[in-house]
Amino acid sequence: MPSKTKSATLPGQPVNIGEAARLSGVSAKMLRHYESLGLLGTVTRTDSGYRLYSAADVHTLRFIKRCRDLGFSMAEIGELVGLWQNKRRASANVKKIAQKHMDELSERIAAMQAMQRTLSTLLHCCHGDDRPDCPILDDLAGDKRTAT
Amino acid sequence: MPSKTKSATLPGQPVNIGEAARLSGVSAKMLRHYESLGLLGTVTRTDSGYRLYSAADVHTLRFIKRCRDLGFSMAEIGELVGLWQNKRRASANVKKIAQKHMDELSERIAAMQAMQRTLSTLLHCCHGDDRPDCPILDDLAGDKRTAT
DNA sequence: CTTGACCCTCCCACCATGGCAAGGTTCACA
DNA sequence: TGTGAACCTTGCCATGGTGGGAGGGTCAAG
Repeated sequence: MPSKTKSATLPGQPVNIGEAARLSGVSAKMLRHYESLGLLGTVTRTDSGYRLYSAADVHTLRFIKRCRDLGFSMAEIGELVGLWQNKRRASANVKKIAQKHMDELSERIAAMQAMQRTLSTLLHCCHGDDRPDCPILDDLAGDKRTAT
Repeated sequence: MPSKTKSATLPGQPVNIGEAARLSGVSAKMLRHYESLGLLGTVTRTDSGYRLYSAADVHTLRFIKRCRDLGFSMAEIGELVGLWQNKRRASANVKKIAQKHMDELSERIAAMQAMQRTLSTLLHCCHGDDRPDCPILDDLAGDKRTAT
């Protein structure tokens, strides 16, 4: 029974939005949203207005999902999908997007690590008992005399 | 002329929102927003409706600014301001909030570093020239045969 | 024919922040 | 006294990616 598999395979026949969501790991809500962003081109509809997703659509959705998991923005994903579907692309363009995202991740991580360092110091200074005395609050309040 | 200093000192007299923004490093827009969130209690007004910020208000705003710079959410900052102003607080409560935030930062950093690791591998594999062949896209598309 | 599982569109909410518009206030300077 | 600049007010809209819900249509099995 090869046609009844509901997991990671691509569908043989067009599927409804719920099935497409299951197959791609993206919520139905987001499928509609991505469509409105123009990431899927024109989605086929039944006579009654139900969306029908082809195997290619599901494949694209998986692509998008993977991009989201790697932290790309929707704008970047739009570009990546375009490049993916363009057989004449230059891989340099893809790499440029990925590199830029990598750099942004580095920046954000560095900023958060700076916060962590400060917090770590403060946490280290605070005894954390039932007394009101608190170096963390002292620092937040701008009292320079944290330790002493 | 000690009264003309506009930098990091607290004001001797109540000041308008623009000056309070300058003294605290928070935009006037955000001052109004923080007030609407209840972080500043009742802000005094002139007869004509202008807000007047006391030295204590500016001090609180600096406190909030510092919290934001450390990545605390507005909800957490609300709690921290409350604890700061409560002379009977237990420092354990402060520490608990800070520790939780610290843990969340760790989680988010770890997630972003995982993205970075994957991206790094992909970037390494892609030659990034004018040819269409691109291991990054291959991976995003789910083609397991990245290299080869 | 009913029931339940689907699907549709449209609107609202989050969070922290920015921007803009339309109008009132204050103050210095001519 | 008038005027203009710089300031203030409220209120609405936008961001980004996602979830939730209302109100209603569709479909298949019993």
